[in-house]
Amino acid sequence: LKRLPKPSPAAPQPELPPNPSQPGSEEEDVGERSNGLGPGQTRSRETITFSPDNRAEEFSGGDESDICEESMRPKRSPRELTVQEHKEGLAQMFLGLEKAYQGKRDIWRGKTFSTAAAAIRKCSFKLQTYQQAIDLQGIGHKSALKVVEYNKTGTLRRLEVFNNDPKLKVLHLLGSVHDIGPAKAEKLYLQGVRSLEDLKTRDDIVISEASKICLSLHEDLSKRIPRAECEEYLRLAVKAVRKALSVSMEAELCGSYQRGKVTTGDIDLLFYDTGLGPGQRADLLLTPIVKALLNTGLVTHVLSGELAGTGYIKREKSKEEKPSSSGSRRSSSPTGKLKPNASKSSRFGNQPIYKGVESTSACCMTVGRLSNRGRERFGLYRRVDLRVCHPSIVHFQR
DNA sequence: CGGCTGTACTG
DNA sequence: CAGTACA
DNA sequence: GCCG
Repeated sequence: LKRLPKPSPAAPQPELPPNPSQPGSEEEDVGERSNGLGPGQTRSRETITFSPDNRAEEFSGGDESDICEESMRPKRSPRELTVQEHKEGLAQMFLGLEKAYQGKRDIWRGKTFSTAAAAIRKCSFKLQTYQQAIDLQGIGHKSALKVVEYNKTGTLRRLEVFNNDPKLKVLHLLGSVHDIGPAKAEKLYLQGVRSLEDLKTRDDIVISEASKICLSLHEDLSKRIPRAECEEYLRLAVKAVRKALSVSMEAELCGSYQRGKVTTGDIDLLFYDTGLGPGQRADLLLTPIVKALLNTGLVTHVLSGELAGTGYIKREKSKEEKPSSSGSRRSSSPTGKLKPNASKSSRFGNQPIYKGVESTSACCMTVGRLSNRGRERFGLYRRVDLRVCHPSIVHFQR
C-alpha cells in the first residue's frame, strides 16, 4: 500500500488523491509522469515538480501564452499544484487503461479512455464527484465511477491488475518500438519474445526493416527531444533544402512542438514551397527533400515512403534490389503515374477540399540527427517526420 | 444498435 | 482488399 | 466504453 508520505500532510486538501503517479506504468510514451514509483520516498522533487511536460499543453485551449511557461512557473512549494496535478493523475490513469486495452486489442474501449483523459485535461476544475465527471463529454457512467474510485483510493484496482500483468508489460515494451503495434507485439509474444534483446538476438523472428532500425536505435529514440533541438534541426533542414531545391522552400515545426510541449517525442517538419502556384502538386517535392536531407546527413534512415530503405540500411543491405518486383512493392512509382487517386480517395468526408489543389500533401517517416560535428549532446538519433504540402494549406496541416 | 480520424504499407 | 500501424 |  502506498501511503501518503508527504512531509506536510497538513496541507489544505486532505482527501485528494494521494499519488499522481501510476505504478508500474513505465511506459515512456508520455515521458513525463512525475515519477514511476511510489510517491513514498522521493518526495521533494518528484512530487512537486511535475513534469515539465504534461501540463504545458493541456489547456491548450486557449492559451498560447503558455507555450514555454514551464520555466517561468515558480517552483512554489508543493502542495498547491493540485488542480493540475489532480487532473493529470486522473488523465494518466485513463491513459493507463487505454494502453492496457490497446494491448488487449480492444481499440474502441481504449479510444474511449483516451477521450476521457483528454476531456479531463481540458476541464478547468477538479473532478470530485460522480456528477461533475459524467457531465463531461466523453465520460459516461463507467468512467465516472472510475473517477470516483480514483479519488477515494488513489488508484484503480483494474489498472493495478493490468500494470502487474507480466504479459502486458512485455507487450508494452515491444510496442515501444516503432512499427510494432498491438497485433505484432502479440504475435512476437506468442513466439516467446520477452525482451528487446530477444528481438535483436533471435534470428527466427521476423520484423520489418523499419522495426529493425528503430530497435537498434531504441535507446536514443526513446528519449525526449528538447525544443531547442527541434529548432536547430529545422534551421539546418531548411538551409539544406533551399540549397538543394529552391530558395522558396520553407518549413515549420508541427506536432507537439507547436502545441507548446517542453519536449517532444519526435521532430515533425512541414515543408512548403512558397513558389508553388495554384494547382501545382506539392507532393512531388517530398522525394527531392528527403534526398537533400539524406545528403547532408540530417536524415540517416528512411522508414517509409518511396525512399524507404535508403540511408544506412541501404548500405548495409542493398542486396534486395527491386528485381522483378513489378511494381507492387513500393507502389508509389517514382516515375510515371502519380497515384491515380488523390481524387479517388475523395472520401474526404468532412474534410475541406481545396479547389485547384490536386494532391495536397505527402509524408514520410525517417530517423535523423543533427550532425555530429558540433555539439555532442545533439548527436542522438531522433524520429523525424517529414511532410510537404501546398503553401495554400499550410495552416490546415499543422 | 452502429460508428468512432485519415493515410500508408504489407501481403 | 483486408489487416496493421501510425500521426 | 461513449454517443446519438
